[in-house]
Amino acid sequence: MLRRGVCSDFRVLEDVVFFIVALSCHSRGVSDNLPCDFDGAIARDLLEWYDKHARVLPWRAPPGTPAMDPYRVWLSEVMLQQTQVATVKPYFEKFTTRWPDFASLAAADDADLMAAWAGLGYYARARNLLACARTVAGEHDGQLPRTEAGLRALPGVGGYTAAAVAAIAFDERAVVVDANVERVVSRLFAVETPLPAAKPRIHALADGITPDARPGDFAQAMMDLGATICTARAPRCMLCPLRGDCAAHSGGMPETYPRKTPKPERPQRHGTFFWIEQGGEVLLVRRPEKGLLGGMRALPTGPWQAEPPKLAGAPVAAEWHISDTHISHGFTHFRLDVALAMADVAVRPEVDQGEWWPVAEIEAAGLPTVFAKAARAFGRERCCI
DNA sequence: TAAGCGTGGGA
DNA sequence: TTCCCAAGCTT
Repeated sequence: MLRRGVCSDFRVLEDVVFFIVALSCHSRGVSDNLPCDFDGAIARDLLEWYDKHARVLPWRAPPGTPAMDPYRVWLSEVMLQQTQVATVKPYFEKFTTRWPDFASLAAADDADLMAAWAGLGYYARARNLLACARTVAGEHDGQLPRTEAGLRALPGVGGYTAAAVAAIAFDERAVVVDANVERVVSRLFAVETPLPAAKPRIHALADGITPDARPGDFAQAMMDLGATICTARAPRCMLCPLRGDCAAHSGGMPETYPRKTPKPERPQRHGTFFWIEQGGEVLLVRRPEKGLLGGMRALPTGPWQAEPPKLAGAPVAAEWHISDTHISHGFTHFRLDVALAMADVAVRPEVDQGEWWPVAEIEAAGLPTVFAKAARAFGRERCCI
């Protein structure tokens, strides 16, 4: 593999290499996919490694064996969107026990499903999961479409998931590109263009090394490699079956790929959560269907803004007391500092909306993590007043 | 198109 | 503690 020389503009060099390899491939009549993996050596080496080292996962058939039930493949792929394997495992077990197929999931109660998803994050996935199950049950005779295009039309199924399910469940050749594959490919070919601009190039490169045979195993092998060997920090190149083909390894700084454009800082916001308790029950509300934590059960909260809102947005007029204890929680694009407001009332007030929930069973309410965290803090406050 | 959307683990 | 990151999708 070409070693990087003293060059003021890596992207120019990269393009030159790209062009030469393209010409070479074209002249051999191999493929128009660029650059090519001349004899499929990368896929062969990777699958050989996968046959020995594949992770054992509840939603995965062992290498070279018939595919797992498409329902489980699909469910696992949705849960795994932006979520790590260890986090998904207990949720996958819970869901497949309670809802073992499309028919049972399609018949699930919305609130039950949202509560079961609580803590896993990205709650739009849960709403789309239900919509998808009902579409499959109602319009596809309970069977997932077998093609990438058919899958892509389902709610919550984007480019990655459609390709992954087609390849893993139905043995269709599909180019599966997730964050692992992006990292592996960007290192293999020393892609200098930063993400996300490099996505089309990386997809083309991934296409060039994807085999016709065993596409599902190949996709999972790429992801296993990315998760266990070709990690974001401190990659274990000495254990990598592809190090002989890896431009980033040759260059000596594989951990610096993929290049990325810097992310903007996360702003700080402030909010207040309200805990009003009467007769051993606390007032909970349901958040609007769309937007942050959409459709989830929650504690009443005022606005989240740059300055502490204090008691603005209180659910009822009462004698509120703001605790010294604060909760901090990080969301994807902002950080939240939460003040805790409590009211002790003798008579249960009338409220426009919401439900009174037994405090002793608050764990079963299916609260998103930020509210569960606050509920625990309120519990500690109450005990020590 | 770029921003909005959760959470927990690891360094 | 803080930051980065992860089997992305939707609008």
